Amino acid sequence: MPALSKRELIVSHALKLFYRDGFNATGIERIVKEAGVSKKTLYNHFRSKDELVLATLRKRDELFRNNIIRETERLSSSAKERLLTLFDAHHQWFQEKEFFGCMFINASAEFSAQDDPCHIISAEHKRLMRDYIRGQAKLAGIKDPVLLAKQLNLLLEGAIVDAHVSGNKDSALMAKEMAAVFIERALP
Amino acid sequence: MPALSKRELIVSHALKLFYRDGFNATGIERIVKEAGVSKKTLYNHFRSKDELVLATLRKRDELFRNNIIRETERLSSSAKERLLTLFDAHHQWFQEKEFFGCMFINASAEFSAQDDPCHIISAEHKRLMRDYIRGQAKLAGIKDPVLLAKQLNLLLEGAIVDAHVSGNKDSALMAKEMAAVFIERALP
DNA sequence: TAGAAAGGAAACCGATCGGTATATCTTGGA
DNA sequence: TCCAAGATATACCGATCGGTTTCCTTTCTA
Repeated sequence: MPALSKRELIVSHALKLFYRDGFNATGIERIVKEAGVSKKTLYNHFRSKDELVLATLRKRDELFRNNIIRETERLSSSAKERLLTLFDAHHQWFQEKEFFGCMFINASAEFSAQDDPCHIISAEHKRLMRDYIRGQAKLAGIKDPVLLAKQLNLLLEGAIVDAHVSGNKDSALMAKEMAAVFIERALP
Repeated sequence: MPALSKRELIVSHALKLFYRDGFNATGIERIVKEAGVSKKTLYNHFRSKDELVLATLRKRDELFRNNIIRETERLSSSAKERLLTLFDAHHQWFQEKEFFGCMFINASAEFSAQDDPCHIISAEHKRLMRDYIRGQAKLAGIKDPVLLAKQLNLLLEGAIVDAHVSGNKDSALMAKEMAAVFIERALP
């Protein structure tokens, strides 16, 4: 039993390449070369490139949410605090050398149709992020947790885009200050 | 002299296809077929696909900013009002059947490298949008026009992503309410 | 009206695309 | 020890990629 199964090996390399170079620009040949497996092995585990893309996005959702939530909870002790440190966790992410924006925003850019499976997974990821915020908002005693979750989520999206497109690496800090305003207003 | 020069004809069709299907997913063959011109004509006007992509982005920047600013100013009479109706103009845009997010966010997704010419043009577009907001903020007597422009721009980016990725077509209205808070706070 | 420029249709180029087939090799378990 | 499963490398498939070339027609202008 290898430390990483062939399948996981393929997905982890596909993740890096799809994120950095895009989905359509990254060929299967490139992925198998990078992962050090044969084409046949890839097509043993995935029926098509589309399926690999979907598996990659699912993995990214799992990894990203785990990481960002773990980091958020490491940096804060209360639910109210978490609503703010979530922005600090994003700030840390923006400073990474291999930061290329949000992979799901990128996926939605390449698969624009609302009913494309990749687009659907991306929307689902965003929903799960909002759900986490809503949960923390509820714990913090926010009056309208659903509304605040939408608001903070919108601020996070804006910060991500600003950081990636315009290279404004401090966008999360500004978004954090903006978030604080709405959190204060939503406390009883 | 034709109503649309061959060059403009090509760019306008490339605009539609690149926006809807993405840059890497749209082939030259498709563009010339759609535009009803020959490959030779395209390569008479553009040295490469890369150059066509850049010309297309420049055209999009021109058209988009003209449209959104015209619409904003049509709906409002004062500079302060314009800061808010800019969100209404975005709201209208989101309702369009052929809304596929911001073309420059999409371009940055496919051309992730910060020094890619397409990415640079996208950053420039965002800067010009912030510049417009800053100008109106200054006219409206806002205390720190640069800060407010950054804040409203971030809200707009967030609304665009929310509308496209999650299909939340009302995001601009929520962003507008959030913007109002910061505008009020920034007035003397 | 002659001539140059531009455009069109289509063949063609090498490279790469996603995906398949073959034949050989490694490996783990009965 | 032997066999089957799974992995490998490699050749191959038809299609498409970005880009060039050829040849012929249209069109505008001097």
